[in-house]
Amino acid sequence: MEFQVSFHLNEKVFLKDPESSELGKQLIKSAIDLIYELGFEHFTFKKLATEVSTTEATIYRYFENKHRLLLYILNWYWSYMEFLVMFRLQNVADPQVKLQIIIELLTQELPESSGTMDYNKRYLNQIIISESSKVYLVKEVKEINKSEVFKAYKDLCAKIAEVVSEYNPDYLYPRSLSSTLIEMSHFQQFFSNYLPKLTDVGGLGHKDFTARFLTDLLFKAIGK
Amino acid sequence: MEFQVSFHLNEKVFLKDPESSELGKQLIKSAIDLIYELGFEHFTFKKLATEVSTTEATIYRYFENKHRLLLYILNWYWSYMEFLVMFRLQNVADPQVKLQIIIELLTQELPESSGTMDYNKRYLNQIIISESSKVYLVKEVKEINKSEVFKAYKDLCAKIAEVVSEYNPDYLYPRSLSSTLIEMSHFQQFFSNYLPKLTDVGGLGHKDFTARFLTDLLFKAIGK
DNA sequence: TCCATATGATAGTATTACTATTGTTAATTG
DNA sequence: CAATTAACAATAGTAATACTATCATATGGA
Repeated sequence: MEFQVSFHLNEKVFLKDPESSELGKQLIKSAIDLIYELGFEHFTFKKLATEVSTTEATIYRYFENKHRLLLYILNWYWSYMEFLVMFRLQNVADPQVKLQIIIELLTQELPESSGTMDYNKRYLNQIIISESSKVYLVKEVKEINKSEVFKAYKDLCAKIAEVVSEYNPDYLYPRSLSSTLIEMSHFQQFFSNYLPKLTDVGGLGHKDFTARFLTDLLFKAIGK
Repeated sequence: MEFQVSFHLNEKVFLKDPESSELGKQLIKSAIDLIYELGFEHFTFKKLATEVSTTEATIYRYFENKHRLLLYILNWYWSYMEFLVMFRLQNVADPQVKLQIIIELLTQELPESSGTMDYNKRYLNQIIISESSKVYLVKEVKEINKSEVFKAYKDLCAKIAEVVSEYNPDYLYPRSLSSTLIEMSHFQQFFSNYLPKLTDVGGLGHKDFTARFLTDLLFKAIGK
């Protein structure tokens, strides 16, 4: 069976919906490749334009600047992740199992292609790990936040927090714990890869290690 | 009693030690002001040069680029924090009390001026919170790490991990827990300030909230 | 056929992130 | 005291970045 999921991403992230045209879709696809390859700092619209054989001017018709493009990609990821959580928790009654599934989703690679969106999931994953903080750790965060472009992140966080509270209604910090899980699912992977002394990764793969660490942390925090 | 602390920061961070001249010291001081004010992305050597009435060329004799300057500031912070931890743990026997002191240090503002280094501590604090991830979340992290410029961070992390292990020798993830504490002491403050829905800050101040959340998390993780 | 919309082509600007050269001054040393 | 060096100022210049603007062309409905 073929099916496809799509989310309507906050329209304030883009000027013109990249989903609305072939070029737009190609833009996102290539952007993911390029950001992965160069890192966000070295990624420019000029390079992206060359990659998809168009001009800077055209890209500026889709996105105000490269920060917005990254925000678009992250919005897509957050929405997709929330969908995956919802999807994978179907018919699971036990909140403990639910939480285990959530940690698995946060630490393992994204499942391949659900429909037309055939972004390179390995690259996307790396971008989430290495670049996601950069969309909010900016001076303009207050301004940007007003346009609700972080809603998808907050929703994901809220969804996880809900399950935390289901597991233990008395736990005082469900949302902070959720954002900690999300952030640390990235950071611990990044650290165990590049700065392993900041972790206890040892001989394990960094995804497995991160999953174990977070599972331990989570269930101890909310009580087993 | 007057005293002053100084650390010898890794020499690979700078080209010419800013501690070695008046201009150099002024550079760091003004850099902290400017990065705070503009955010790291909008901070440039040109602006810094104007601020201290010198030229870009001169600044380039001290630092290879602005990333290195930020790294210098963070090295200073990490070293200072490690010193503070060591200092404040003197004659404290109980590892539980030690950990409480550590969380306090991580979440409260830096104590004012220990000697000549009269950087603006409030600004410095904000920089740590908002900009610190940017020094390692870069494509070049592997290369940069080879010059050991993250040693101060790793040392701080190791020192905290040591106390964690002292408290509970059986805990499996002392270093990951420590890096989680450090990172989350910044992120939860940032979130509770700008994206409060990602937290459970409620009516509390964001420093106090972060301290409470981390205390709860830490002691539950390692067992009370 | 007309009209809107999307894109291409081209140009241009201010700023950024550097590098290079030369000159001045002040401190160090022989 | 002269000579040298180091530190910095002054100036210039370059390639890349982050945009903005204008106009032409193609395409696909109404």
